[in-house]
Amino acid sequence: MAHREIKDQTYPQFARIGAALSSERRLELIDLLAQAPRNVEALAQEAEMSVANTSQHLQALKAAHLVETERDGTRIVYRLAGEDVLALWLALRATAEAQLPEVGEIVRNVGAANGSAGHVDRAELSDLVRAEDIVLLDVRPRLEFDHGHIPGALALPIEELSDRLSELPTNKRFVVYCRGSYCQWADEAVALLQRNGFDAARVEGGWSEWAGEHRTKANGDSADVGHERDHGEIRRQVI
Amino acid sequence: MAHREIKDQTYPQFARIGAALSSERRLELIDLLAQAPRNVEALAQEAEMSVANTSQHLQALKAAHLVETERDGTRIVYRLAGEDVLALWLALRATAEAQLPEVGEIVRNVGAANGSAGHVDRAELSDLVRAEDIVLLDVRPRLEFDHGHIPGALALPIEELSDRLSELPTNKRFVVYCRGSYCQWADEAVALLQRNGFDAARVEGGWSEWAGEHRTKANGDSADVGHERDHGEIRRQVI
DNA sequence: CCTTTTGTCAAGTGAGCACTTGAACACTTG
DNA sequence: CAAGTGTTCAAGTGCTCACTTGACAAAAGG
Repeated sequence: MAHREIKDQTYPQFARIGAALSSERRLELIDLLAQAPRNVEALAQEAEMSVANTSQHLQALKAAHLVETERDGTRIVYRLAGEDVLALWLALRATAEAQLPEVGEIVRNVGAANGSAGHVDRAELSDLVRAEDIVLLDVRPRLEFDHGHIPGALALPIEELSDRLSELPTNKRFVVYCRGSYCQWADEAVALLQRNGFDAARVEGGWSEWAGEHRTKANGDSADVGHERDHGEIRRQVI
Repeated sequence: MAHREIKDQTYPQFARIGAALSSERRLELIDLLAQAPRNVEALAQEAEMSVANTSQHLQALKAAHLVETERDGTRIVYRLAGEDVLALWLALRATAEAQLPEVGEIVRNVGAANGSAGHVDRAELSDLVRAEDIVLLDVRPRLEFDHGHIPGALALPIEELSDRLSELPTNKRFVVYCRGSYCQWADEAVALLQRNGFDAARVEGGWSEWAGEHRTKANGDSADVGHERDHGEIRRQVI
């Protein structure tokens, strides 16, 4: 097989992936699916677009083999097709952040809006949790927590936080995370906690970054790292 | 800043990067630039497209901040804008290989065409070179070798190989690499060497994969790993 | 079996992209 | 400063893509 022949066969395939990543909307769908699988309607609602349009973008992603489907009764659940896809999405975001001044600026603005309460490095998280030095809070929607979370984290969706402050211990340090670097929920939670006298900080990044770092290197199916479907029922007594 | 507002500002930026990756031609240009910086004409020639078209694609890449330019006398030299870009390209290829059956098949076919002479893992390379157990051959064009190569490698462009077999020692094992997984030069070199009675094997992947693994984590300018501009003059006496 | 829910398809419109051609530009070198 | 490279620009054509609307399909459940 000649060199040009191989190029003519492989590059169009690579471009299929690239084309799938060329739409704002599709990237948002990928980002949502990186948190948890969802059906079309749920995705449409979260991404604020019409169901028909969402469906068509999802099929574009499916044609590029970036997502897979599974039927669940009357609804169809989409999920990322593999760990590679998450890694690719993170690589794209990293490049955008490093190369596009506009993105870097937004990140800095958001970071500054937050009280700059020192971010906790993801690498030290597991040690901190194990030593019970901190309480690790996952403030994402319960659906996403249930699909996967950082080991030792407690589910406390951001909408419930203000109503449940009284349940929290006052002698512990809180470390909060949400979807990822571009998710503000953790910042909001930290701000709320601090306003109420708690010691709180956010994790650097969030679930998608954690999942990207701890992805099962094997190509086979996940070893379910951080995917224990344990407390679908959320522990109300923290500590 | 509201959540939707942040999304409306960041996702279009991410999509800029994605759109830049959506064209077969642009990906080929990125792949070439991953080996070494080049001017427009050289890129046009290697990618087998018109100069004007090449220029326009390069400007699209530049608009997405994936490449940078520098003037060198009368010509303009393009190069990748950062290590991130290489990582992104590798991630895209990895995803294509894992998710698209067509690509996996091509890789397997090419791998089978090669005498399946056990591939050498990149990780053990540096040890092998240091122990002088092997001779590491870089069969890419000299321009690319000069821009960067695996430490300890000798430049022996594929076109010169057949004329210079007599210079090679017969008591050593040869390990060959070229641009990367989708480059066949190393396979061709191994085949030629074996036909002439040499002990030869190819490296798993090639320069782009090596560079991706050994990229300077720092965002600052390169510490020139593997970029010693040492022997622009190629050592003719191997060993 | 017929209704409801959920997702997909088909057609149509407007915008945007890829490639070609020929001209213009920028910088170097004589 | 003129001639000559090497690169970019501008205009034009044909194709592809995004989104909307309204109709259609597939399974669940009374």
